[in-house]
Amino acid sequence: MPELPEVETTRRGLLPYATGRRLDGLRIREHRLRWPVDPGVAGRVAGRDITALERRGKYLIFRLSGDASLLLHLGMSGHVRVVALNTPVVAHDHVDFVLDSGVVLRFNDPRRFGSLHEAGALPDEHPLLERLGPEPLSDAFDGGHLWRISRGRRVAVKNLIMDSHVVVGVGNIYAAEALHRSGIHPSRPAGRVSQRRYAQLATDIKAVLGEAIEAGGTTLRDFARSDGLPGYFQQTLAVYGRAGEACHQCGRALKSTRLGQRATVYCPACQR
DNA sequence: ATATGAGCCTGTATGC
DNA sequence: TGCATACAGGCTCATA
Repeated sequence: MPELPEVETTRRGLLPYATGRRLDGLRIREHRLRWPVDPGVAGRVAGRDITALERRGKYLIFRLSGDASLLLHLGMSGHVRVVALNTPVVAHDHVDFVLDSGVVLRFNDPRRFGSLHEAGALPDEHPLLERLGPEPLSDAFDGGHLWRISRGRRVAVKNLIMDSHVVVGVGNIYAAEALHRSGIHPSRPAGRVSQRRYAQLATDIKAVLGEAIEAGGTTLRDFARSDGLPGYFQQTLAVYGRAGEACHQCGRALKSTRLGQRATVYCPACQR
């Protein structure tokens, strides 16, 4: 399930194939994604050059010549693979980015929670992006930001850091991991976490995301890198998916609860 | 303004 | 074996 590290892994995998190539066309086999794909987009972007491949939160941004761009979200079951032009399609191969090099960037998404949008020269101003919080790996994100934004809020701290308007790219897996490292109980009200502990949490969010990117992401069920290989970060997970198993720090059995309809694993001893 | 729950989807795992 | 059901979850929208 792609979170920020998986999207970044995808971006890095596609980069050498995509940048500087011409987009000969988009083949859209399935328009029914998270939002219906605009039928006119293929005609408008065909023939443009891909000048850059960027990421904002969990959105991949294809910057195109002529003041255009494409926003691709992988949803939770999506991935993009690099394949040759005549590679047979398989189930859920929804969109092809056909490049002039004979390479195809093929978007596959079984659950169709992903999306494809056209934007202009300033994709950050697209309605889907303009209200997003800071990038977690940027200097704009730190403990002070979390502390200020959480004052007076009673939501569980885990839900706060998973809110894309607070900070982007922290999904269920990495939220649980970062909170365990910081020793913060996931259901603690966000407004009742100290400035000092938020500084630690911001540091741990950066660390866990950075390490996951280095490991090529986390492959649980659906995710695969653009080269088809799995990510390896799941071998490093301390709490996610380990309910009932021993905490690596204290040996106590990890507990599982639900926060905002999401499975949440934590150590009842180490996290307060 | 903040918080909560529903809904979008389908593959996989579980229980009968 | 086959069926039904629960679950996974990023994101937005509707409602309280």
